[in-house]
Order: sequence, then structure tokens, then C-alpha cells
Amino acid sequence: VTAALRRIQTEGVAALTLRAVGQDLGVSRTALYRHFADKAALLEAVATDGFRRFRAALLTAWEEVGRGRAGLAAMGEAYVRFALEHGSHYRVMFGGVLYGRPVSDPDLVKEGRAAFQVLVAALVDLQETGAVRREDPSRQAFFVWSTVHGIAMLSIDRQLPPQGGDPIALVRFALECVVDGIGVDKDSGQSAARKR
Amino acid sequence: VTAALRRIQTEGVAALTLRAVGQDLGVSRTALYRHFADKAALLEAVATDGFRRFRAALLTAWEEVGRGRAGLAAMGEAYVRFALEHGSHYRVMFGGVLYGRPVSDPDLVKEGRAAFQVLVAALVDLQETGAVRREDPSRQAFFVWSTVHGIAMLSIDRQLPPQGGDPIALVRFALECVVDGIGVDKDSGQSAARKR
DNA sequence: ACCTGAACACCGTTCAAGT
DNA sequence: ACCTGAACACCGTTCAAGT
Repeated sequence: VTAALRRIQTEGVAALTLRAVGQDLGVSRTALYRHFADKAALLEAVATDGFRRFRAALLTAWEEVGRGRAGLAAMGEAYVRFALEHGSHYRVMFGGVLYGRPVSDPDLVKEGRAAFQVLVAALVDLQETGAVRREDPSRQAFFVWSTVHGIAMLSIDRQLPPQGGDPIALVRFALECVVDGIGVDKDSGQSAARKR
Repeated sequence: VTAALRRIQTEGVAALTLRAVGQDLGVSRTALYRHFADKAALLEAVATDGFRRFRAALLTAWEEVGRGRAGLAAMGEAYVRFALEHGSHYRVMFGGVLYGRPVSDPDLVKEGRAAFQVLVAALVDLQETGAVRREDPSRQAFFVWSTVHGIAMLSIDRQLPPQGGDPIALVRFALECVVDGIGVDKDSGQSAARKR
């Protein structure tokens, strides 16, 4: 898995061939079939590993900055930073490299859910401090996730420039708007974050 | 191009091989090299065609519903509907099938920009009616685009369920929050959409 | 201008065979 | 248990050759 990761990082996801991985390991291409059912299984293992690192990155960002609205912003920045720095890895986790489902590895879906739960927990926290409306936090989380995921994806695909500018600046702006959006109290027409 | 599109729709993007396209056309695989420099060029043509249809779909949704906040919502729904109904086509346009850049076809970047301009124009319209803050509309557009793109991508990759629910419902919720978010007047703490 | 067939260098995968 | 080598069915791409 680490050999596969190294290749993916340096040569891109397209260069991940069983033969190349085998060669890096000083072993035959077919030897990998003793450890993984097929290439998809290797990719699933890579994705699972990715979700673990990903979750850790989000969590430390959230805790270092000290929760609250600023914590969510830090988490969002950590999110797109991860995606930018590990573009190929992020692609394997999300971008449909494993497009021909179904996902067979239960660890993969477990780690994926765990990463998502970090976001849900953050939103619950924001609800408690009153920064955000009290409603289904997982719905809010899907919304936030989509926004940040979209920024990450478009950045990786170089679809944001030319004047799209810095992805980090964009995610900062976007998350401010998002929190305002899910913070607006529909009855009073006021931001929940601003009223005491 | 239409033959390639048909294959992509029915068999998925992975099944798009030059040999298969040639066979569908009753022609040799290598014959395609008289019309496209290589496979990437074919995919770029498919993507260009996709952006044209995409732009048309967004535009009619925007105009049919009659602009304004409801128009943006309709546009967002049309967006994810397009992505869901033409998953493979959408993938070619965005999802990094053309990952190994650079994009060489100038028509492709032109059509891509044109589709994006539909969104920008909509936001300018919302600014004029006072539904949304007056600031750089393209920055707002990148934000909105990211959100909807994220929902579309996660839906296509089946990453939203199980309890993520209907993507259309999610985009409706998300766009309401987004408009609230970019409509909040920072000075008064009130939603610009609500004050007269 | 457009197409063909053979050829080349790559894939993932299977399988009989070795230690 | 782990690995190997040959083999198979696929790829994209090139090239000399045909009309």
C-alpha cells in the first residue's frame, strides 16, 4: 500500500500499475494477487488509508484552533489543503477512480463515515454555541461537505483559475457565507450568530 | 462524437475505447485518427458538446422560472439533474477523465467559460434586485458553483446516501442557505433579502 | 482525403508450477 | 503461504500501404 501511495504521489494516479508497484517492491506483478484480490482492492486499501489521514488532519485543525466558527474555517482550510497536497490520493478516495462500484471493503465505508462524522460533530458543537440553527446537523454537514468538496475538486482539476484565485481564500469566503446561511434565523430574519 | 456519446451513456466512461467507437461506426479503430489527434482529443470534443448542452439546460431553467431567487434554485436543480442523468458525460466535462492536462482545445475552455457566465449573470441579476450582497459576482459564482458541483459529484459517486437522501432536496436546501449566506448584510446583521 | 492491417508497447488477470 | 513465468485478452498508437 505504501509503495502504491508513493507511486501515486510522484507519478499520478494514471501511473499506478500493478507491474510498476511490483517492480518498486522488487517482486513480480502477479505477486500482488496474493495480497489483494485485484487492482480495485489495492485502490480501496489506498482510499481507506487516505480517509484515516484525512480524518486526522480535519480533527487536529478543529481542535488546534479551538472549535467554534473559527474552528470550522480552519477545518475547511485543512480540507482543501489536504486535497491540494495529495491530489491523487484525494482522487482515489472520491474522484471516481473506483467508479465501477460496488465498494466491497467494509473498512473503506467505515473510515469514510468516520471522516464525515468529524464534520457532523463540529456542526453539533456550533449548534450548541448558537452559531448555527438547530436542525438536522447531518443535513447541514452534507451541505458544508459539498461546498468544500466542490472547491477541492475544481481546484484539483484546475477548473477554478484564472481569476478564481487562491482556493484557500475561496474556501474561507465560502465557509463564512455558509455559516451565515445556516445561521440565519428564519423567523427573525437575523443571523443567529449575531443575536445574543 | 455522437457515437462516443452513445457508448458513454450506455456503457459508462470506462467502456469508451477507440475500437468500440470504430466498431459502432462500422470502421476500423485506427480510422478515428484521421478525425482526432488521439483519444484525449475525442474526449475533449465530447466535453465541449457537454458544456453546450449544459449551458442550455441552465439557461432555460433560469428563464422559465422567471429569474430571481426562485430562478437560481431552478438553475441549481437543473444542474444536478443534468449531472445525475448524464453522469458519464458530466464526468468527462469535470471529473478528471482528462486529468493529464493541458487542455488543448480552445473551444472546450470557451464553452466551459460560457456555462460559468450563465451563473455569473444570474448573480448579477440577484444583486440588482437586492436579493444578494453587492460584491464581486464571480467570487459568489465560484462559491455557488462549488456547492452545486460538490453535490453533483458526491451524488454521482454514490457518496451521499444512505441517509443523505434526495440530491434534489439537498440542492434546494443548500441553495437557500447559500443565498441567505451571500445575502446577509454584514453591517446591519440582517438578511438583505428581507429588508426592503 | 480517408481508410486498412499488421505491428508495437503497454495493460489486468489467470494458471500451472515452483519453494 | 508466497512467488514466478508464460499465456490470454484487452488497450492506445504508429506506420506503410491501399483507394
